[in-house]
Amino acid sequence: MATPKDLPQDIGTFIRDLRQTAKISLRQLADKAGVSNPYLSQIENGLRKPSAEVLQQIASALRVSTPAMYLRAGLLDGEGQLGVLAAIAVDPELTIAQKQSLSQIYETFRNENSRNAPLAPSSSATAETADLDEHEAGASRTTPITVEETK
Amino acid sequence: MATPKDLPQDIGTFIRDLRQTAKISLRQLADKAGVSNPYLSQIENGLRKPSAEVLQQIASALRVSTPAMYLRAGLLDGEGQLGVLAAIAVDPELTIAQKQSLSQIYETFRNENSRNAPLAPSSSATAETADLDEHEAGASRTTPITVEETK
DNA sequence: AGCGTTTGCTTGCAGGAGCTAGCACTCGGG
DNA sequence: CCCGAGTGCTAGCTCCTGCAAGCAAACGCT
Repeated sequence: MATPKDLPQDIGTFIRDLRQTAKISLRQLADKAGVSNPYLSQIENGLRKPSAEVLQQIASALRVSTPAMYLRAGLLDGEGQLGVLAAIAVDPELTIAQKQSLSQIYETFRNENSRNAPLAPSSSATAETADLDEHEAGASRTTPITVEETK
Repeated sequence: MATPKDLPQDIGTFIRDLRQTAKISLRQLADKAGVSNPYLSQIENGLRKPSAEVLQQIASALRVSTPAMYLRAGLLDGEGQLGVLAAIAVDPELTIAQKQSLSQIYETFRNENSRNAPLAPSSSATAETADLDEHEAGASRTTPITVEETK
């Protein structure tokens, strides 16, 4: 487990700044967030490293979005949005088989566009290439090929 | 701290499903994720509740996006995340026609599941409305004004 | 002066995360 | 049969998170 010193951008300072901006005391925030006030003190002073749940509670009490808090704590790296594949994977309304089918169709479409991309050789192609590279990096993170290998 | 029993949707099962889909052993995933294999076993069997950092590592090893993993673990609540339809709509790698096709297929799948479930199509309409409202609510929940006031 | 309230903090501890060591089992090869 | 490699798991342990108890300081009131 990383020590509090390793936290990027000092989440404790971030929380204290937000709290002071909101003009509430440490105890008021602790009560509101449902954590102990000594622990909040330790967090703000960098003596302890709060869990994601605690961060979630503090974020809620400070009316800050959870992703923003996680981002500051280094628990998210700026990719806030799920890609299509990930959205499919977490959708509770699809069966596993449907998820795999949909993912495969998506991949097929995307591959088709990759092949057809050279057909638009102007600035449009440049823009698409840039998007492609960026999205491919994200796509490889979502394990679409792995899902296909199941069948 | 919530006990592992309280985890929504059983993150352990989710991880095991992904791992098995990827056709890698528990030890291979553990090595790749940088956690011990017994601990991964405990996680998968619901005996331990992993921290966000561990989830991040596992997500990376399974090539799943971190937000998707957090979502499943209940560390994010889906607010601010696009649903499948929205994700398709904003995907820069799809043509309009492909987007429409994919959306239609998704809807078909979802309707099939709604039909198979005792709930009638009204459930499908409700779900869509819920998604829309949820997303709007999510936007207002991010409190960008508060963050801006900090700086 | 005393008192009560609020504030932020330190200390010691319980419980749980994550690990090492190692077990039992399966499979394939000699 | 034996052996080695791979697999998933249990048990005992250390360390850290988050807490309760309580301290010291600041402030306002009588």
